[in-house]
Amino acid sequence: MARTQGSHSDITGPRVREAALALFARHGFAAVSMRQIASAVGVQAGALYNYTPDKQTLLYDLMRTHMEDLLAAWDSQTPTGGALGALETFTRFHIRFNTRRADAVFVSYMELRNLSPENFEVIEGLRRDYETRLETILRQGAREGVFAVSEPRIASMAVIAMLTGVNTWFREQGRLSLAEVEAIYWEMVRKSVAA
Amino acid sequence: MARTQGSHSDITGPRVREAALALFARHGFAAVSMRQIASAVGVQAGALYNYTPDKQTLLYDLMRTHMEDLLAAWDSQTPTGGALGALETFTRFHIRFNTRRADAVFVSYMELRNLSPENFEVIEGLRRDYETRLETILRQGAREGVFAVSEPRIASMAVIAMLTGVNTWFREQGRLSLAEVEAIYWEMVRKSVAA
DNA sequence: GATTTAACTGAACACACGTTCAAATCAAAG
DNA sequence: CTTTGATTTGAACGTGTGTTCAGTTAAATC
Repeated sequence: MARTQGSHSDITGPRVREAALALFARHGFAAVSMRQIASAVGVQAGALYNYTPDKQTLLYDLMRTHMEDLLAAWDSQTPTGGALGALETFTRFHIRFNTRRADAVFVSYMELRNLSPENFEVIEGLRRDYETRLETILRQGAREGVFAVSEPRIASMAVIAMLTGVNTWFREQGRLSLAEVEAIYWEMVRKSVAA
Repeated sequence: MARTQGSHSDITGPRVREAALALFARHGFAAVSMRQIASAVGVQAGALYNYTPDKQTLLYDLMRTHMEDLLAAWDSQTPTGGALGALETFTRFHIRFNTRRADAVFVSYMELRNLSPENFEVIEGLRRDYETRLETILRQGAREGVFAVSEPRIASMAVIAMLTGVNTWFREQGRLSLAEVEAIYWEMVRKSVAA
């Protein structure tokens, strides 16, 4: 069992996923060839098949990892201040997490149609899980009387769509800092569901 | 000059665009072949080149037509009731227009990266024009004191992102009617920018 | 009914695709 | 220093790609 430690696969594996994510985000899954990914990593196309059974699974793994990271990151948050505090925590968390992983967010949203039906179901389930986290906050706030939302499920999708929209224009070096963007969106979110 | 009236191109031309739009929306521009489009229309691939110089221009024309239709449709609206009335008109208009043209909206958003730089600039300019329509309403409302928006440009993108998000879940035969959806979103939009 | 010509076919072009696999490579273990 | 086997190469497989174009078809005009 030679080369179990420090073997190239420890390096090449992550690099394949990084290169694939960047290329899929820029050009789209269907427009990127295995040879392009291999070239970005610095290997021949055949070598990629040590790291993924096929192109479709490579995409699926990237999307699943992203969604699981998102859920795990949110679940490690510890909001305080009741439903209102939880909503603020969620708003700021979502903007911060998603702007830092723009490629993964983009791919996970745009390439759903390139997944097999079974893989699609898994990713869609994870997305629903995330939406439910926000829905739960809105539902609780509505019960407590601090929010006025007649349709918590739809409100949660509306808020998430608004927040994810930041990714289409936000640039690290832009006029507004991330903190300022968070503040602007938090004000809009807060008011949009206010009682 | 025979066959100038009732010629097949009057029929085939629109059908090519319809088929391309539906296929691009479902599978993505890069994943759809000219032969697939031709097959959906009922002709051979070569015949498509009577209607478009190439595949890329076909996409561009679909996107440009959609954006121009959107702008023209909005510009034909006659909102009343000041900035608040205009915002309600915009909200309801955007939801109604976009849910009726889900394929075109989807393609116009997802396939921007498949446009040549020059074509991209045109489409992006039209999108900015549309955003400016809403921004103008928000700016006016802020000046009049009926809205509280510190960043009208960003607020307009936030609102549009939220409203366009309806397309990801709304189904004609679903639990909620379009009128109900409009009402839910109008309440959220109104409150989100309320003074 | 002959003429005109828009519309379309069908084959071909050169190239790129995802994937496979025997052979070569080379770092670590003995 | 030899052995081992994980890793990668490089060529090949069959299939599909966007696009071109000489030739065929058929509808409208005279």
